[in-house]
Amino acid sequence: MKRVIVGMSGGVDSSVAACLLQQQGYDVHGLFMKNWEGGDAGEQCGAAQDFQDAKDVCARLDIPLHAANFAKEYGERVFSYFLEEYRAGRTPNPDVLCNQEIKFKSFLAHALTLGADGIATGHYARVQERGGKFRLLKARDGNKDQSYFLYTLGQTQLAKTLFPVGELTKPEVRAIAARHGFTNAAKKDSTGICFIGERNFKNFLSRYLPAQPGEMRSVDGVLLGKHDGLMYYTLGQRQGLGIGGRRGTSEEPWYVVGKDTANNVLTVAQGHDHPRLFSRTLMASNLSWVWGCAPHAPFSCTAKTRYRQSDQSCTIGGINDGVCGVLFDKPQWAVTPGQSVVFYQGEECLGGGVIEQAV
RNA sequence: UGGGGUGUCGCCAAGUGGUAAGGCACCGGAUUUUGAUUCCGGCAUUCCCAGGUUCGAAUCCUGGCACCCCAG
Repeated sequence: MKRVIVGMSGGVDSSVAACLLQQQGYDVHGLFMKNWEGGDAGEQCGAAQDFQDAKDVCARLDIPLHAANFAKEYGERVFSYFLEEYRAGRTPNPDVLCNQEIKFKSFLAHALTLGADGIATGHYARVQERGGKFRLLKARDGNKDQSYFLYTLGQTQLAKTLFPVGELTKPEVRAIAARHGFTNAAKKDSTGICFIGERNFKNFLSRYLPAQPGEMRSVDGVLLGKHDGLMYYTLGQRQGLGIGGRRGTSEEPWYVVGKDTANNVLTVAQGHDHPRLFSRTLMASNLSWVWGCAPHAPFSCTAKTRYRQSDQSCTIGGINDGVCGVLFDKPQWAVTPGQSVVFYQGEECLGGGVIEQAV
């Protein structure tokens, strides 16, 4: 591998990734992606700042910076799915799809046309080659590990991908950025949907999915208020319910425990640890395995039901036609349809799937 | 308009003479490449209103007003 094109966001991680690869002797190019056209003045400004930061870093490293616009692809393959899922009352994870469809498909293909032998990003994860086979590993910095978002990558993607900062901790990355005088050395980590950014979520969604008010009821059927539309809420959500104190009930806050899409009723229950919020098993679909094929089931491993969750022991069974069942040793909190369940064996990410339902 | 009860932050609710707990909600921040969760901070100079007693009242007195229950 000689030429590597680094997807540069303007943040510290991808900047340091480019820097490290250059030190390792690669012919490094940068590429700044714009995948989201919407947004108000403030957001445009933020995107412009990001581009400027990427340019500054590339200038300092004396490497070329390319630009690409995958907004069309993003809209067709990521955002449309995102809206469909929410419309169906589920809670999608757009960033998992963004990696699958944009960064490691459109961007990768584009990079190859630019004469690159591979790509690199600032993701905190590691790729390990052994006998021509590639494994996806957690980042060295367990606190920043982003392998969860990368479980859909397969052999063809990993064979052409480098994650330089996966071997470092976040503090080390910032230190390197500072040492090289990068303007973004102390820049705040970005959050929110990739390329779209931090938003008032309900507000943002309502621009695409108009309100559909309905009733909010307790598990026992008691009417507690109104909701603005089932798609604006997700399982385990506490904020935004607006349920104040009630005579005769405990002082615990209320959480979303279910969505009755047939009747447009949001079901809520009191207490973070309400039994209705826990489930021992789940069914996942759209399975994806890093190795390219499913392991022999049943087998035991660990899994995460959401980003940054600690590894949970479980058994995978009934793998069939891209679907499987997962039985956890301990009940899991707010397992949410639409989100991804990602499987691990120690440091290795095996793959994952989309949660269809939890029991 | 006979009897009884209640009126403290948007909601629930402590406080019965010593200078307004707490929870929920809400708002702000931290954490976080999804959505959530979690954490931290803010949130009644004022206690239905008007007088009065007192060094001092949400707490006592007087008079109103409002709501609830029972009886009519």
